[in-house]
Amino acid sequence: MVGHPEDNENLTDNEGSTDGEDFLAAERDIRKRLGDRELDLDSLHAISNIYRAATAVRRRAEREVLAQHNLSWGGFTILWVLWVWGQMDTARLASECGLAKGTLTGMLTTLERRRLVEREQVKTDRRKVTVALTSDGLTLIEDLFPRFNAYEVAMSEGLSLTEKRELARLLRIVISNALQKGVRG
Amino acid sequence: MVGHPEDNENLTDNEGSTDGEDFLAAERDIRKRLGDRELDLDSLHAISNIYRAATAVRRRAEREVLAQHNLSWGGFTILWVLWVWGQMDTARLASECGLAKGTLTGMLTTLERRRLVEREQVKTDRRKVTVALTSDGLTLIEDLFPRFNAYEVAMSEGLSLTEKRELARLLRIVISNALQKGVRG
DNA sequence: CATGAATCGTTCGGTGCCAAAAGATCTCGC
DNA sequence: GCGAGATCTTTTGGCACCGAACGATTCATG
Repeated sequence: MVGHPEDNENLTDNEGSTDGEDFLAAERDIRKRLGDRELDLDSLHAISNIYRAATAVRRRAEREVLAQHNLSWGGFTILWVLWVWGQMDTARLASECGLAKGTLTGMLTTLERRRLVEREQVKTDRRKVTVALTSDGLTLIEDLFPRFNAYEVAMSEGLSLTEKRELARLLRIVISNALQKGVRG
Repeated sequence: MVGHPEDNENLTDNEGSTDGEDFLAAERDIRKRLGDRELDLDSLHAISNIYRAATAVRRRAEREVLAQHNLSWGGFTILWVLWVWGQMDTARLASECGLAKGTLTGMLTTLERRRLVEREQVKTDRRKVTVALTSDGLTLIEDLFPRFNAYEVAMSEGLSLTEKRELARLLRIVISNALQKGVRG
């Protein structure tokens, strides 16, 4: 048995408040509970909040912006990348979207069935396949993206311009660390 | 380096470099490609980098830290929360882990089958179930967490203490926005 | 040319994960 | 007490998503 939940308070009897505020709870007093091991709590909070923010932002976007078009976050990302960058082969598309190749295949099939994207074999190298938006896909993303961006603005509420840029900058450092190859296992 | 917008037909001829650097490519020249719509690119970069960072960090953690114990990120999170906070009912656990309740059920079953956690019906309210670490689970998380924290430190490399705290702070604002209830539909 | 190595997309097996519906239990007015 | 409604968890159905294995194609080398 770990910790003493009853020590400080009855954690379980404020059930109504599990949203919007007590997500901070998990951060409180962690040091107290963990004692003085050699832990870097600042790294912990920085990294774990990334994931927490990402799932919260994603889930809400899927509910409030994407669901009306039957798009998942991943599907939306695919359309967006193709919109901004134009057609590209699947390997690059997967990398741009942050997806495994195998994952992309299935999602492309879904999008293709809905006539939002099109696959085409590359003539000069028949191993490769390029993917492009159809006109339906173009219409959809052009209609949807401004609303998605408005959602991003809403998620950034309370951040100044400087802070948004700082947030993006700090995250880029983390991304770069995570994508770096070949650490010691 | 990737990206001259002009010759984007030939994006495919620099294939080897899809890691570690050209994740920045998607950010460059977006304005040029998108024209002058009323878009807030600072919010876009801030928010989209959150997700990009989260998946990169998660995937690598699962490969390099968690896989040797057959744990997913979600499974690890459950153990960690139970470790830090002690036993709790499933609703609260789901909220702490950022999971849907239904998701938690399945993952708890997996963890329970491996004897890492235990469910127990609450006597005073038989609808509720509390979850606690078993001694095996305790052993595992106590062994694993220091290594996980070392991984978090590695992912924060290049960030000063101040920057880590700033990153966590800015993310908390985003989390709070995303968890807020009842925006206009 | 021929053949082994490299590269590319897809297939496959298995979780993770969600939303909605179902099932179980408690509560409260009457 | 008793039934309607509120609260819990679990079940269900369906994608998303990964890693490894596979088949097809291209390329390098002799």
